[in-house]
Amino acid sequence: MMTSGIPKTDLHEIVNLPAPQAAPLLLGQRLVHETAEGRVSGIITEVEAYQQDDPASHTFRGQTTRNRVMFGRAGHAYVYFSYGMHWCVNIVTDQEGLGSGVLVRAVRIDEGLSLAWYRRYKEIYPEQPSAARVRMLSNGPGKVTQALDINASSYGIDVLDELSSLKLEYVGPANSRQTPRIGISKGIDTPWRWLLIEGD
DNA sequence: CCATGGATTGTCT
DNA sequence: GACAATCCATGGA
Repeated sequence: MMTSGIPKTDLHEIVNLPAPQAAPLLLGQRLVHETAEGRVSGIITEVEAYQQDDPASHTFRGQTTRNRVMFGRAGHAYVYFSYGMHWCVNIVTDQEGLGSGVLVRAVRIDEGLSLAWYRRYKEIYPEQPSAARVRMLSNGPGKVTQALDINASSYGIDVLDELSSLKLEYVGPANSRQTPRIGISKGIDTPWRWLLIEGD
């Protein structure tokens, strides 16, 4: 496993930026969740930015019980329940009180693939997994939380604290392409979605 | 390939 | 009481 020589202060610098600047810089970084079952991690491959002056944001109408973490310090996890059955995870960004964050929409599983597979498909990891199903494992915000077993118990966790069960690890810079956000009905013209361009 | 509809419940109006 | 920062299966071109 590669560890980067770049100090973790870089992640602090990243999450203190406004969400649209932080979002592309979070691509390529590793999201890790350690549970009693084991460690599963993924390289972030798709993100979206949200901030308060943005009608698509959960913080647009001010602070509520659900979104209060987004108004807190950067680098904490805003986890919410969506469509009655899915969890989604965001990294809070920018200055305290601004209500901004980055939604993690997809990862590429990096460690703990067999555990992630079982959580998603409720079946033992096969001998010859199809490439399609490996891709489908965590290519959506609800799939990411299923694969990493992220739910309300991770609400508000400091993901920049290496002692946290849910945390970010800095890997390095990444190339990205930018598009409008998806799955929303307002703010659809704002191009605040970024996808990792897998380099080699 | 693209479009559509059902599942299911917390949150806010 | 409406709707949602989704996923999956299905059906048609």
